[in-house]
Amino acid sequence: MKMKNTASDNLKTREKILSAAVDVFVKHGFNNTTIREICQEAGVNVAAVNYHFGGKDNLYVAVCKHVLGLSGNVELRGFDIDQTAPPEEQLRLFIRSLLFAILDHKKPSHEGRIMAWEMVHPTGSLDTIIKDMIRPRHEQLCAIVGALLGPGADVPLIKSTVFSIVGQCIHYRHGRPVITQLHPKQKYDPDAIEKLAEHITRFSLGGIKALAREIEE
Amino acid sequence: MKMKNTASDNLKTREKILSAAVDVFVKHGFNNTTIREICQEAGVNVAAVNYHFGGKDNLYVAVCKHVLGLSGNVELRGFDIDQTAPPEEQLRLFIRSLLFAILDHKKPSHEGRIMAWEMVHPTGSLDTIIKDMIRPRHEQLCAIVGALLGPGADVPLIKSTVFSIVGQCIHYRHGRPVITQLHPKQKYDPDAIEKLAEHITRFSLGGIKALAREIEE
DNA sequence: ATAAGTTTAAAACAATTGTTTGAATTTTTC
DNA sequence: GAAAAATTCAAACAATTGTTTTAAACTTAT
Repeated sequence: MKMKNTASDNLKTREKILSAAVDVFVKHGFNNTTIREICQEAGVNVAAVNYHFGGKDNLYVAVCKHVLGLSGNVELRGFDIDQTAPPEEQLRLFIRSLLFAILDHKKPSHEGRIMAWEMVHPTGSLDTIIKDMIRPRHEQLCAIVGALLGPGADVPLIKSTVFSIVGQCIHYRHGRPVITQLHPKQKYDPDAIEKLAEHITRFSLGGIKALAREIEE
Repeated sequence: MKMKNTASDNLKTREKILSAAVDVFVKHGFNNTTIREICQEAGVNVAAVNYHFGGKDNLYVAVCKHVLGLSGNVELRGFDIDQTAPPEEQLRLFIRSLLFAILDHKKPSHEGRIMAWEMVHPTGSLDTIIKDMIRPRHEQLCAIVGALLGPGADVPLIKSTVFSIVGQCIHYRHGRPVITQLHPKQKYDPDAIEKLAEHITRFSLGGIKALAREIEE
């Protein structure tokens, strides 16, 4: 018979698949990933995915759960940002965290990369991923932006501003091929990401301040 | 024999295919478009694409050329923006044009939609598309942003700022599924796009002013 | 050690999709 | 109007890919 999945499972190939799947899904997204590529990277037979996970779709949600589990508890949470810092600094930290999560190759935040993919290539499990991965950050950034815009800002304005900030960051991930052609000197090492974060922060703070000023009038 | 392609070609099915292909490519992007879907929409046989265009790839570049040709001459050019207007106004017009090009469903600017797809899903003909569609706008926006930032701004700063602006706009197209969940009230009719453009313009002008201020110091 | 189970692996399956074939049909040309 | 060229169409092909099958190899329990 099949069905076991207790704690004492033979985790070797299951984990090998999971590990390889994280890499490949994160690299190519769900649609452009083949099971055969995952299995080759994992050094296992193609049938293993269906045996251990029951299909590509289920493997993907397993990857998402696994990736979520790695970065702390499964409860909703945003980036790890000092709540006591002034909102300007919190914005800086948020943008920095997001950029490193979606861009850095050395310390890859699979969570952020999956999130970035889902934003552009939603899968069947988009709802879950929004609930667990995207929305927490969204709320977190809304709070920061709300504090910066002041009490006069209504929710639509806050959200539009949040999308403006996130859009800038995401563009560096998904628009990379074009950016590379248009600005060949752009690098993506930690130092360059740091500078990118600084630029987006300054630009966004300026934008927010301008919006806040218009509210007061 | 085959090969004709003179001006007096039988344009009926060829044009039907081209027209349908524009719609479908624009809707789903290159990868998620099947020749069968195009042919069904065009009401022609599947083989017709290969007969008239020689394959999916060639059809796509034909679509790109066609779409470029529709919106003026094939020469490089950006959006139609009054060069004599103050740069603030030019920025507003640029953002407005870009948003309408990639978002509006009523007066669809296929050109802008193809451009938006290529930014996230580059195809084999990315180079051509960048040269003819993306770069002209990029240069145009660089000029506007350069004028706004002042003479102290170096090229990398200008480009980063341009990416910040374009990123905000593109996000509303490709991040739409997520934005819909996070901000269900967001509409995309011309009026809403107008408001979106106004917001992004104000936000960006604020960001640019802040950057310009930092340069002067 | 043997039997029952679990896991692995090669091959086959089925569905999708871009492409080609070859005959039938239409259009053009003389 | 007939021959030639061009076009259309149904069917088949070939490659990719997710999934299933079936038997062999391995593990575990008695």
